[in-house]
Amino acid sequence: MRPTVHDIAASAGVSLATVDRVLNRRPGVRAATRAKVEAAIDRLGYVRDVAAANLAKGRVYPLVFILPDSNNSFMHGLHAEVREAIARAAAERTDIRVIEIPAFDPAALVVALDAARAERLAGVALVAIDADEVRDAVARLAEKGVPVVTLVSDLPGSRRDHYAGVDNIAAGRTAASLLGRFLGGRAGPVAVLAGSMLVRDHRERLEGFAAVRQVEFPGITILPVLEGRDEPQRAQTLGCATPAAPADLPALYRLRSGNRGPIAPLQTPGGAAARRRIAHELTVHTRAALQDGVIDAVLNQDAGHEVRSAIRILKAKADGLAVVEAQERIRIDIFLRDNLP
Amino acid sequence: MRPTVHDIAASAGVSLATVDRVLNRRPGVRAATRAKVEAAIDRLGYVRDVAAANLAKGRVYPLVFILPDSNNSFMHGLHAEVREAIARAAAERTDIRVIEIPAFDPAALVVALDAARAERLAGVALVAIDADEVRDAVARLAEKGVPVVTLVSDLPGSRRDHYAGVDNIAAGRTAASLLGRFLGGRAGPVAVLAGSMLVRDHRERLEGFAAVRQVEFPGITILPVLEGRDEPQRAQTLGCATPAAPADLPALYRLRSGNRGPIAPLQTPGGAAARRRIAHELTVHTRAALQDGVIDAVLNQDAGHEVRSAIRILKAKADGLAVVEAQERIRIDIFLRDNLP
DNA sequence: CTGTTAGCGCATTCAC
DNA sequence: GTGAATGCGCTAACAG
Repeated sequence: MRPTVHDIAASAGVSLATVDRVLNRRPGVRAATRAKVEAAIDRLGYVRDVAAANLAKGRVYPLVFILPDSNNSFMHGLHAEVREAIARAAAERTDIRVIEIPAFDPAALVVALDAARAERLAGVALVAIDADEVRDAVARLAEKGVPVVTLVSDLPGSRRDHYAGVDNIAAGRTAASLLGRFLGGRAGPVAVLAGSMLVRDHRERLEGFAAVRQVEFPGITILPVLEGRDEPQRAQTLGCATPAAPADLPALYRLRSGNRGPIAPLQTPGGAAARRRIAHELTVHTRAALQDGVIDAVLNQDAGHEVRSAIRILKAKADGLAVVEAQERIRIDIFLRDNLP
Repeated sequence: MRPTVHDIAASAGVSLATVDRVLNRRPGVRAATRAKVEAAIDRLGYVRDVAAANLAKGRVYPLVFILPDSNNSFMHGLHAEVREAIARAAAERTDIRVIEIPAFDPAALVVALDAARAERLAGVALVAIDADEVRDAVARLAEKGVPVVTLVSDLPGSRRDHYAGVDNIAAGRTAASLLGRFLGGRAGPVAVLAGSMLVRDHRERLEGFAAVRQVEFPGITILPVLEGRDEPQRAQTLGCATPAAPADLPALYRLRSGNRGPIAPLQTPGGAAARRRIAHELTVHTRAALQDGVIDAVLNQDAGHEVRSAIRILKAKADGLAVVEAQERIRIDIFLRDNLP
C-alpha cells in the first residue's frame, strides 16, 4: 500500500495539518519541524494522491482560450475541438471559456490577455500574434503566476510556459523536400499561396521551404508569394493558378488552410501529370482534393491533439506537476491519399 | 455545482445506499424504487465523479502486457515505453506487469493468456499472433469480462475490445505511393525486405504495397520477398543489396524494424542518385540513415502513444467509460530528414 | 507555531 | 429491501 499523509505524520511525529503545511509549502512551520517531515516524506517515498487532493479542494481549473475569429476551416476545427473539450469539462474538472477576438489584431489580443489577468484563472491558452505588446501582456500574466500556453502559433522570447503546435520551419522544409522529390529533378517555378505574412507560422513555413529549395533543389524557383488574405475570389483564382501563374507552372505550395470551397485542378495546357501540389491542413476540401489526386500531399497539425495537450499542460503547470513530454509533441502529420484517417 | 449522490438521494426520497445500488446495478432494489432513483438521476443530470469513486474503492488497475522477446529496436522501444508507464503507475492507479514470451510462438502466447485469466485483472494487452488458438484464448478472457487490447499487431475476428496500432495495409499503400512518386515514373524492380511473413502486420504492409504498385506504378516490379528473420548476416547482406539483387535495383522497401546495426548505402554501380529506400520504424539506425540520405523516408508507429493508448482504453473499458476516439487513433507517422522529432 | 476536526463525493459494511 | 454510519487520502477551518 502507498504511504499516506497519516503514515508520514506518524513517522515524523507530527500532526496531519503540519504535514499538509510542508506538503503545500505553506508558512507557519519551524525549519526543524519542516526538516523532520521532509525526511519522513522521502524516507517513505511518499507521493501525493492528486485525485484525493483535488476532491478535498473541490478543485476546478478555470481556463481561458483566446482564439481568433478567422473564418477558415482550420480555425473552425480548432473551435470545434475546444467545444469538445468543454463537453468533457465535468470529468476533467475544467471550466473552459472561449474568448474570440478579431484575427491579426494584436491590440485586441492584449485587451483579452489583460482582461484574463483580472480573473483568477488556472491557465490561459492563446493563438499568439507575433508582437512585442503581446509579449508584454503575456509577461504581465506570467507575473501573476498564471500559466500560459501558446497554441498553433508561437511567441518566442515571451514568458509563455509552453507552445502547443508544430515546428513550422520544419513543416516548410518538409514541404520543400516532398515537392522536390515528387518533381524528380525537374526544374521550374513553384507558386506559393499564403494567408498573410503577418502571421508567424506562415512566415516560418516559407522560410523552411525556401531554405531546403535553395540547398537541395536549386532548379526550382519560388514565384512571388501570393497573399490570399480573406478575399475569396482572389484566393480561388490563385488556387487555380489560371492567369496569375505561368502556363508551365509545375508546382504549388499552399501555406494556408483552405477556406473557400473545393480546390480546382490545375488547368494548364501542359497536362496535369507533371503538376505537383502540397497544401497545409487537412479539411474537407484538402481531403477531397487529395482523394481526387488534385493535391499530392497535405501537411497537417492535429487541432484536437493541440487542444488536449494545451489543457493537460495548463493543468499540470497549475499544480506544479510533470508532463509526459513525448505525449505533448505535436507532430507534423503527412497525409497522402493512402493514409488518410 | 454538480449534483452529487446526496442530491439525487434527497430528490428521490431514498438513502445514499439505495442510490449507490442502482448506480452500480446491484440487486436488492425494488423496481419501483429503482425507477424513482433513475428518474432523479437524469432529472438532475447526474454524472458520477470517477475520481471520488476510485478513491472510495481504493481502486487500482492490475494490467498485464504480454510482449514478445523479439530482439529488435522497435520491440526494445516498446518495452521501454511500458517501463515508462510503470514508472507512472502510482499517479495513474495502475499496476502493470510485463510477461515476455518467445516471439512467433502462438502456444506460448496462449499459455500466457490463460495464466492471465487465472488472476483478477482489469485488462490485458498483447502483441497478437495471428492464429486461431490465440483467438480462442482471447475469447476465454473476454468471457470472464476482462478487457483485451491488441498492440502493434491485431487479431481480427477475435473478441478483443480494441486494437492499439496502425493500419498496416494503409502503411504499405503509403510506402508504395511514396516510393513510386520518388521514382518519378522510372521503371524497375524493388526489393522487399521482411522480418517474417508469419506476422500479420508485415503481411498486411506488403499487401497494401503490392496493391498500389499494381494500380499506380505498373512499371515497378516487386522482387521475391527476402525474409530476414533474426539472422543478422543475411539481413545485413540483403540490406546492402549486393549479390542478391540485380545491379540496377532502383529501390528498396524494408518492412521490418532494423535490429542489426547501421544501414549501409546502396553500393550499386549505377550511382546512388536514382536509388530510393523506404523503411519502417524510427530507430537510431533508421534515423541515422535518414539524416545521411541513405534512406528517403521512414514510416513509423509511435510506441509510446500505443502503450499510453492501450492503458487508457483498458482503464476505460474496465469502468465502462467512453474514450476520446480521436485521441486513440495511432497515426502512420511519415518522417523525412526534415521533420524528425 | 502546531494539533483537532470536519468534510470533498462516493462505496461499503452492518443493522433494521 | 432499505438506511445509517464509517472511511478512502487529502485539505481547510478553527482551536490551542
